[in-house]
Amino acid sequence: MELNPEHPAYTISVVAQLLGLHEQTIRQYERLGLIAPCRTIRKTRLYSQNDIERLECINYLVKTCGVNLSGVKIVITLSCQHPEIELLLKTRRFHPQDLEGPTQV
DNA sequence: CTTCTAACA
DNA sequence: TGTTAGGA
Repeated sequence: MELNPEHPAYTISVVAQLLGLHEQTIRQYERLGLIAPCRTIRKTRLYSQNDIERLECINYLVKTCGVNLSGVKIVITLSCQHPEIELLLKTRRFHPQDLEGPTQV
């Protein structure tokens, strides 16, 4: 058994079927820098468990939170630097309505 | 399996 | 803008 979440394990077809996404969509995510699966020598993508979770986060942000792909890039980037936000993402509790709006003057 | 291009909502 | 389809 491989317990390392970084361990490359799934091909794009498997991931696509797993998450209900089309392969092209996942490739587009990579093209936009939202995901970076490792490659085999023959350039086939291999997704780790972390990659899967990351893709699920992207899906969550897009479908539940209504964030566009540019926004997803920003959110993920920031969340990586802020453990609290990262947890919100992981637990799917990144509800905009829970956050304070723009500071009222 | 890959990348690239084009069409559609 | 993002997703899907098709060709190479």
